[in-house]
Amino acid sequence: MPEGHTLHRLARDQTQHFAGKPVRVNSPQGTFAAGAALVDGRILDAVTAHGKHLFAAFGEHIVHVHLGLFGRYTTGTGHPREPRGALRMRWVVDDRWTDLRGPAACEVLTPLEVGAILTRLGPDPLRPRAKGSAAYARIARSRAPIGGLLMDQTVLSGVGNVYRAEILFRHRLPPFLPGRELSEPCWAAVWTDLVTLMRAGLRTGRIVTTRPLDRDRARGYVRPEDAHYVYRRTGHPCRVCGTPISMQLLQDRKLYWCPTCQA
DNA sequence: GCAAAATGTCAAG
DNA sequence: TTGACCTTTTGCA
Repeated sequence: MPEGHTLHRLARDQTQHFAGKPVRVNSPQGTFAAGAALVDGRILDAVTAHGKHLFAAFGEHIVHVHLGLFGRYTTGTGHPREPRGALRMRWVVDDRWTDLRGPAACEVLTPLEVGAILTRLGPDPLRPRAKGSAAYARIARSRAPIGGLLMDQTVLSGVGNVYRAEILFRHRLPPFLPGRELSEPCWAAVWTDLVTLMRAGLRTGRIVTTRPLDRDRARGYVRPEDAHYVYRRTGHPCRVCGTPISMQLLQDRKLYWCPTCQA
């Protein structure tokens, strides 16, 4: 699940359910046992998301989580179940618990170390005062394909493989177009659309890119197979022109596009 | 029972 | 550019 909207949702929900109280923190798997001991029993101030990074502040001790490709939180109420499998970190407050498995990063950092991560990140469409122009400064100077730049977290943060493919399609952009050949107005439209799409993802918990353009139908149920224009639709007909959707690896990630609409 | 795939990143060469 | 790493689920034998 982990693109930016997922992390912002987690930040919101974890703050709502766990902040302001002492949190029992442990690591049944053991890999995070030392870190867990540092914050166990402390009061959680808040959880914030920047791009795909999650930061849970327990005073000066900040738990940094990056889900990577496989990381997942599961949550519940009542008595937490006996840990099964590789359970990296568990939080318990009152009768609510949340379990973290498979993250790429789960560590305790100082505010200084957090700052170092934040300075590396490009603007995040889901953060209130983020400016798309900061990303364009990089894009306009780059020979790299726009399909790669969109996934580069130092250019902009929070966009992953699904939003990447879908935003390119929605703006009829050829994925291999060098960044420097993208006009500023065109980028401005892409950024605005990303803000809209990702906010919708934050609200609903799902990535649906085929509907928000049609505002009046945005609230209706969308079948999962209709949620995307091109993502994971290799060989299926383009929803706009009928051409089979193409797929190619770009920097080892699958990139999907319509060779006709995005010529 | 095993391989493959999945919305990601980093370090080494 | 390549390989390593995090874990679970799905599909095929």
